[in-house]
Amino acid sequence: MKKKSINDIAKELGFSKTTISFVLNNKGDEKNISKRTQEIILEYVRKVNYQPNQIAKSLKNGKTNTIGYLVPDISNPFYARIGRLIEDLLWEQGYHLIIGSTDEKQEKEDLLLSMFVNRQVDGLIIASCFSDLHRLKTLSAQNFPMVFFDREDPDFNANYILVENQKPMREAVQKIIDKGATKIGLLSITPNIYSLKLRINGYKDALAKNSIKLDENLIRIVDNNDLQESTQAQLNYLMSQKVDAIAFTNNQITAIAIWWMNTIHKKDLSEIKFVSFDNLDLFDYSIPRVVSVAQPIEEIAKYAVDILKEVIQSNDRVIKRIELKPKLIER
Amino acid sequence: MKKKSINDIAKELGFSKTTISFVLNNKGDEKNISKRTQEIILEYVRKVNYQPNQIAKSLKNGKTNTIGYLVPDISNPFYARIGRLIEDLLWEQGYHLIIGSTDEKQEKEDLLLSMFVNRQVDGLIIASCFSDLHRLKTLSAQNFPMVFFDREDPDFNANYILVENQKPMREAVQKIIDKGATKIGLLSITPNIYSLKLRINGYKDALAKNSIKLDENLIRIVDNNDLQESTQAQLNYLMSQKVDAIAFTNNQITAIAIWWMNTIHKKDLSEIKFVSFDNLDLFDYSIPRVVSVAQPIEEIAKYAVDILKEVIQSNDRVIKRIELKPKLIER
DNA sequence: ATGAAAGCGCTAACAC
DNA sequence: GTGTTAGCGCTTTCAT
Repeated sequence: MKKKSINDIAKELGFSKTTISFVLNNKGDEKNISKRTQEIILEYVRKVNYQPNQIAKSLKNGKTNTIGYLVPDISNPFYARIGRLIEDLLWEQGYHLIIGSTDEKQEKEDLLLSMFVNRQVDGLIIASCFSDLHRLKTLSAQNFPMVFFDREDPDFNANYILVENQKPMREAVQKIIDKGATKIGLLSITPNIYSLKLRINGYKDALAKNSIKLDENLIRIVDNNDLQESTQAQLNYLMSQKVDAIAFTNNQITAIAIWWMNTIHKKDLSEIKFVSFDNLDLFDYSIPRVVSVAQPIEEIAKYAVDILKEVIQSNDRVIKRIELKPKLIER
Repeated sequence: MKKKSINDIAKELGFSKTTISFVLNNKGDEKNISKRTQEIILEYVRKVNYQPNQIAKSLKNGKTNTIGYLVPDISNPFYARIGRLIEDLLWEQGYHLIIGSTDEKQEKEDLLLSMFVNRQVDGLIIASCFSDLHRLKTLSAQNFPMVFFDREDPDFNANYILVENQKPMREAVQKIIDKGATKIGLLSITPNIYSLKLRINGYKDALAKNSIKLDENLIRIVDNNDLQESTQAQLNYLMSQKVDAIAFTNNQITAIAIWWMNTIHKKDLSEIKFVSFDNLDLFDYSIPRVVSVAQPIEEIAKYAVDILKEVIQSNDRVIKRIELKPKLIER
């Protein structure tokens, strides 16, 4: 049984496609379709449960009502939760979300980006690794609606929803210095992204402010391609160096670290202090204690959607840069 | 600057659309387009960075290369991780994922379902709350490609990727009985879903097998609309009843429970034992100790995609029911 | 108050 | 080897 089209309905009812279309799009009155005709059509449509083909609509209207959500990993709780919030906000406006995980990989981001564009998404919300700045700049120049969040490239002027990085990280590290930490390691995923560099700078700032000499050996970078193993290896190194605190640049590696401390290492749990950029619920009770920098995910989602909508609706170029304040959670 | 269409290219190059289309779809040789022409076209296309409009293609071909992923909540780690695995598997086959979270709400599932169908998704992977069995049966009768996972409705014959529920839950509860638990509560989200009922039955089976009298008062149902608050209230009740163990029917409420025990209740942490259907990494070290039933998410994702592909490709009706074995994790 | 027809961008059967 | 053309399902201008 093939799906009914507007053409079939027109034939079966003896009206023209035009009339059917007007009625279906609530333009019946505006277009002076008689009450009676409207009733007949609506009644019939309900009876046969006719569903218009959105693809045909999209082709005609040049609008798909679909937004692309492009992030490093949709299963990372940070991106998953923001994604969920965005999904809900967009849903209210009749939009759907199509997702793509880039794994921080250049080629994958590039491919996903062009696929989304080919699929005529109406806009993009993206935590980019800025691998192909050229393509992004081209899209941006063509006024393609995009909102970037979580990450920034200073060489690229675009709509950004960001969170302050350097100062909050400095303040968080300061907290554990206040509590007595003196030998503080840092663990980060590959800081190819500007925001991560800023977080690392925040760590350095805190040390400098307290006249703690920076030991480059205590700054460890994990391999994004093998996050689990690599994080554990680096932790092992830091612990062997007898650090009394470790700062992490995102929640994913903090979570691995907590797991590792409790299940593999099983020592120093109460002696060592953690600092994590990004919060997780489990930090409320996990040991080692974690001072964390919590990003305001509701606000991030809200602004991302608001600004994207603004960009989609406006004809002239909109460029906004929003910098939100994260919340320092002491524990 | 409007986007170039195949028509523009044809005009600019002096060939017909057909020729361009053939070459672009790698049918140049097959259709006897001369090498020279092919080169000219490919070269030009590269130069102007022409991108075919997938919407137009979809309309023509009746294929969108999009799969809908419909789950209660994409930010729930269980669904997020399976979603990610599915995304990767589908990506290899040139498919994209469009997501929808139903929040276990009837109307939302219905709406999302029809939106996805209207958008001509090529198939659906869905953890349904089976709110509108009629619509599902209609779709199924029309041979619309769908694979159901995580949940089952015994009245609905469809493709299912499931995990055994009753026996694993019984075995998990048995573990804590073996460790001395005698007064065991149960906390569940609203068991409108058959699989949840089975999990609860598993709990009952374990009690029966050990001649522990079932106390219906110790079976508590949380309100899905207010998971956080409601879970905490029910926990409070169970603790006041001096249970020495609690079984949970999914990981979400177990996670809330661990959080609540550690941050609000702050007592009985080492005395009480937890059982959780679904695993979480943090169970490896969290207190109270958790015996968990870990679902094989890689397998679930793999089967879901494989079977969906099979259904899409085959013309005749395919109905498969796969029941996977979860893993009991003792701690 | 309603309908005819063009066109969105693409594919493919058929013609030359 | 390459081009003409119809058509996927819908919207909308212009006629009547």
